[in-house]
Amino acid sequence: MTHSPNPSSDRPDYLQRLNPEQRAAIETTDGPLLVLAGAGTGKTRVLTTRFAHILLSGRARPHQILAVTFTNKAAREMRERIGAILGTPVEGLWLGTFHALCARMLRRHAEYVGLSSGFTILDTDDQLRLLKQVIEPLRIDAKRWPSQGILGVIQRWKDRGLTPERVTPAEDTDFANGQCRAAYAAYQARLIQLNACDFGDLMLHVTEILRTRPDVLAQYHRLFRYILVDEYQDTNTIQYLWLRLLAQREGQSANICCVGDDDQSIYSWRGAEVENILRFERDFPGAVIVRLERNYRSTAQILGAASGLIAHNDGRLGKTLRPGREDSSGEKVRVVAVWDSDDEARMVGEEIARLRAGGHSLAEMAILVRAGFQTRAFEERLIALGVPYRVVGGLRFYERAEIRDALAYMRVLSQPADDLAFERIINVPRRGIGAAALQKFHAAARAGNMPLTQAVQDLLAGGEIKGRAREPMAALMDCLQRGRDALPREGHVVVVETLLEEAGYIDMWKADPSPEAPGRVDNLKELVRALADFESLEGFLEHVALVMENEENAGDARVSLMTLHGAKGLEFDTVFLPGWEEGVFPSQRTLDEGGLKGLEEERRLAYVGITRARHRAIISHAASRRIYGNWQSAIPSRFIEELPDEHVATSGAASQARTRTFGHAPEFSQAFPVVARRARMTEALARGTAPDAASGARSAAFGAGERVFHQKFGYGTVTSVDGSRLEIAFEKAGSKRVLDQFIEKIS
DNA sequence: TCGTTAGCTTTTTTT
DNA sequence: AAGCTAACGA
Repeated sequence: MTHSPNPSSDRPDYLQRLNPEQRAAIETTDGPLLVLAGAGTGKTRVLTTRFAHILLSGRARPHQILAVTFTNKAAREMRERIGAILGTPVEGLWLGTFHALCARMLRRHAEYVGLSSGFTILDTDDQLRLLKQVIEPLRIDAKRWPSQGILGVIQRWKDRGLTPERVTPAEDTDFANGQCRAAYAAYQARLIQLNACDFGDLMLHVTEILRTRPDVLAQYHRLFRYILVDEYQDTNTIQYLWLRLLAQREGQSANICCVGDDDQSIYSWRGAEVENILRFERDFPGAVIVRLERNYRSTAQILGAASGLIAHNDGRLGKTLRPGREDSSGEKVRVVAVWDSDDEARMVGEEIARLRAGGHSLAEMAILVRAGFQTRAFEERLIALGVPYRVVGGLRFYERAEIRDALAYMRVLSQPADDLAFERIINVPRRGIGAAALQKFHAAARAGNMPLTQAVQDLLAGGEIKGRAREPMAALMDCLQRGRDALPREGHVVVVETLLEEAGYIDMWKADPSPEAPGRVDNLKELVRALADFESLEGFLEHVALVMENEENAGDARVSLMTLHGAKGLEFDTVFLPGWEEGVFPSQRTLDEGGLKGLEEERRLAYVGITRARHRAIISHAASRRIYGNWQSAIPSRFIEELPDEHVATSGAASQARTRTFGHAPEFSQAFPVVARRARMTEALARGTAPDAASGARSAAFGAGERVFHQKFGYGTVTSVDGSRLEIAFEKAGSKRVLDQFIEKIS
């Protein structure tokens, strides 16, 4: 490949209009390179341009570059942008998430760890069920030591690259009386038996293979000439080990380029080690470090506020974000004090409505919360206002019950030995198989050292399944077998469709009277449709296991509602940052568990939040909040005080709160219209305890099938009437039970 | 075997 | 406050 000639400078097009630091990050192709890229400094652009530059300058061919990201979204974006620079989509890239790349490697070398290449990747649900089964003989008190906790311990070991043999007794003291190692070993053994692995195994197995098989390692050393890593600050130990194995070879300095920002490290709870980025120079001697500090995203006010906040952290590599444009002073970051979460939602809602009326697109607004439960109040408010919104990272398509069931059917179809999947569907729809019967099947399977499906098959043949269960079980086994036989002839789409139909699964939902059922049937149709995008059933299952995304119609403009974690890497014109109260943000739990380190991570999270905003950031804090069902008065987050005054404008009673020391919530709350609130409450109480006669008379007016409107939930249809209580299927809010007095009729 | 109920936890964050 | 599990009864 040659550089395209360019008269204005002797650089090719794609290197134009970069600042000097960016250019250095791209043109320093050989040797270890650490790019410290602050928020909004063109990190993705550097990564993609660098990738393209390596290709276009003839240093490597597409498949000789390993490019690792953390999220599927980042991988997809990178692939698209590289294609755009090159002017043509590129095939055969080793570009993907750590887990996707490892899955690909593991399929090639599965036999080295006792798997075969068709292994199943388990989801969290399966993991937990499997662990529960496996620890039963250990007699661990499930009350004191929940299996989720044990799974957490195992996962953290996996994050650190520890196989069961590598875990020392000294590391297994604090949980479940030192039985976690035993649980871990049993769990791993069972996974191998099932020809399955969990998410952590993808990394663990591949790293183990690279560690113990020099031939395999050498093969990848020959293959990968360049390695690019995104979000390096979020790598955990096992990912670090994996990278180091692939990057370090004898007598050569590694062509590894890691891009990251220590100020945006927010995943330590998942095993990420900020130290990985802090010690890069020691790991890769002769490393060049490039700092990207010119921010082209946010106004100077926003940058000033964010920088001032993050300056409170110690142990940073040190970067200062500078505005990339001179004209970008903008409005100050607003800090708004509100009474409670409803009040907060109302304020945000009004602000959104005002901006929308002023011509701003909803797609450019986001509400970023610390934890999932905070979204509820905003959802309700936005529904009431009729503002379209999308909850990012909420319940995802592939996590819904009907989808998981259908996937389990597919898994059994593709892998009869997938006991976990078989267990899931054996009694769905009802086939008269209860715990007792399942126990029997398990015993038979264990005795014969065979998968459940085989055991059931044998028991059926031997006439040992009797009574009501016999007929439906025989039918199910028959369906599955015929499906497998038909697979080569009819193709996976038809076979799956037929299987779900014949097994009675579709009918189960069609017969379900609940208001969600029709939606579930639609989801199943959508699932079958998605199958057609893949060449094989196995390909589809792999996609689902690794990507787990709902590629829903992202068409129309909506407000985004998501957690701060979910917002990393995104940007919006306007960002709302609610719930900045002590205990909520910073989260009490993180403080309790992580101490000062935890606090600093929370602060980085705040920094991430503010730097998502291009033009406007609106922080709010409530004086009281309901936690675990009861009201507690709240203190403004310490982060609010840490924002530099010159970049902040306060409203509500926040100005007083900021100057006052902590611990004076009562005084603080006096600034609020308490009286008005009392009045509201009294009014509500009065309505709630209104004589039954009144509501009874009203409810008679409602009948099933009637179309109604609710202040909070919007439009819906009555599905059942129980005195004054109505069950209503709302169009946007789903099915709710509501008192009739809050319902309006629609003619 | 299934449905109901009482009591209990939950509210981080995700590949 | 609500949703889930474990235990109990039909």
